[in-house]
Amino acid sequence: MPSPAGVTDLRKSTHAIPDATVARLPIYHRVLTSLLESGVESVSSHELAEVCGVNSAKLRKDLSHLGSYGTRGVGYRVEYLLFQIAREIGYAQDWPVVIVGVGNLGNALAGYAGSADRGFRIVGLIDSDSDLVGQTIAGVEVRDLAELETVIAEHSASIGVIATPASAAQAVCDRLVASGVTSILNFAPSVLTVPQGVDVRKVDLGTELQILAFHQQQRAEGLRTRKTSKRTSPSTALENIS
Amino acid sequence: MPSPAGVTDLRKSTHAIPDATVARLPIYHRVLTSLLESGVESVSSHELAEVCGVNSAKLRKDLSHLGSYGTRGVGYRVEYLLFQIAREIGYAQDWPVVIVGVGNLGNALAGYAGSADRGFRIVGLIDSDSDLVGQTIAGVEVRDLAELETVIAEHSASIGVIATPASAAQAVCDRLVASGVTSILNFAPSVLTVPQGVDVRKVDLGTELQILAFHQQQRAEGLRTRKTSKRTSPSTALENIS
DNA sequence: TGATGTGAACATCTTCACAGCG
DNA sequence: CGCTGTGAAGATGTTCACATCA
Repeated sequence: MPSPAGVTDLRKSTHAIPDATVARLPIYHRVLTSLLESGVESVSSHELAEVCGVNSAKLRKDLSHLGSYGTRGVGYRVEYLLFQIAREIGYAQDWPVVIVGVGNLGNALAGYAGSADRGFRIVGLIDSDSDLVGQTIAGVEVRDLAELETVIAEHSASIGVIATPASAAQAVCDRLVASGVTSILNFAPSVLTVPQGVDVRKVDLGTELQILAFHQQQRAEGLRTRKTSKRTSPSTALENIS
Repeated sequence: MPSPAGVTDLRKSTHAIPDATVARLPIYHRVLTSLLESGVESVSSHELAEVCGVNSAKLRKDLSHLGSYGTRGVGYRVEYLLFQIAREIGYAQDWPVVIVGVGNLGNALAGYAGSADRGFRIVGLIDSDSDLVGQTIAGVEVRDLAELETVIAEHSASIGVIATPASAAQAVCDRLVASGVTSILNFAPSVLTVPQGVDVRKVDLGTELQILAFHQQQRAEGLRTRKTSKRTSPSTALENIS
């Protein structure tokens, strides 16, 4: 993943935590929370890595970027480590979020971000459909697209979610940016153009399915070409395709 | 992105297209389709890269993994390139998909994968909520969780989507795998354990938001520490935070 | 002793820069 | 000439293996 333009230099000046590590911290946080609730007080990197589905060396290197929060010969105190990760990813902070597009996806997001006890707080649900405007979803009233700038200004939202059709995405994006939003999560299947200093993450359901389909196809081809050859791997699960 | 366990060897035996490239092919495909519809017959790597939001060298290297489909001094024929990419990612093929969990998210996915003219065809919508079972969504009848194995067998589905609460995810996953599903798209915020040969991709809305929040926080800290120092970058967009 | 933290090797991905061809 | 295709350099990420220390 390329560093978002115009952000790299700032990051490097402070701690410089690798992007790949940042992407995994939320997982560690979730698993540690679950362990804490289970009454577990201490974990080794091997145990934690197992549950998180990563290599233990990778886990230790990730954590080492935050500081030396473990005890050699023992492991990590769950509660302490959890606190440190939470602080690092700004878990406790209040993040006002605006969601544009209240279709099924926007609805799902509203429910998700609204209920989760993370720092995210939905301060705006925005749609252009007059049938939706005025309705209350997840405790928030849907407002008209025309009020986008007002809503953002009211709550100083800096995170925006685009869950509109692709055709509207760039226009909405431009308005979000113009209103001061500097972090955008884009669910529309379109490439967004933004000025420097704005961070865009894309989640594309179609792309994800196509990547799976590609691998599936590769496996099918692999099976076909080696149908007559000797059995290489004990791939029981692959048998089902035929 | 780590190669899915047990798949690498098969892939390597055929063409060996890098994971990073595979992840971008759907984007190229989408943009090329749009260009074709606009009547554009030919593009240079620079033009195409610009629209796709990637570096032109990266684009050329990506395409070179598929073959030499360009013309030096000219560029790429849109239609021909589109065909080659489509073939590579199995676009025309029929991919039966089963979606488990028909909440807002499952609904959104059903609408998305059902309407898109990609090769994906929803053959099963499954939920445990008796109020939902029997309803028709995106032209498909919702069936009970108990029928999961039947539905998969009926249509030989090899791709499964998990859009259930986290608490149900692993159990559903196990049943999908036992029924012959070898590709899983997981929207539940939980780490899935699968046998070798099964490919899992995770999409976690909470994680995505937290990554954005992290960068946002970093920028804020960066601004704070250099409030008194000389202006380094022409970061106009960053001014909005204060 | 036993698990962390980390240098070094390895693997993957990106970008540069230019040879080579239409 | 202009653009593709690609070797080589650089950047980032992962894994190994072990020094280090509670």
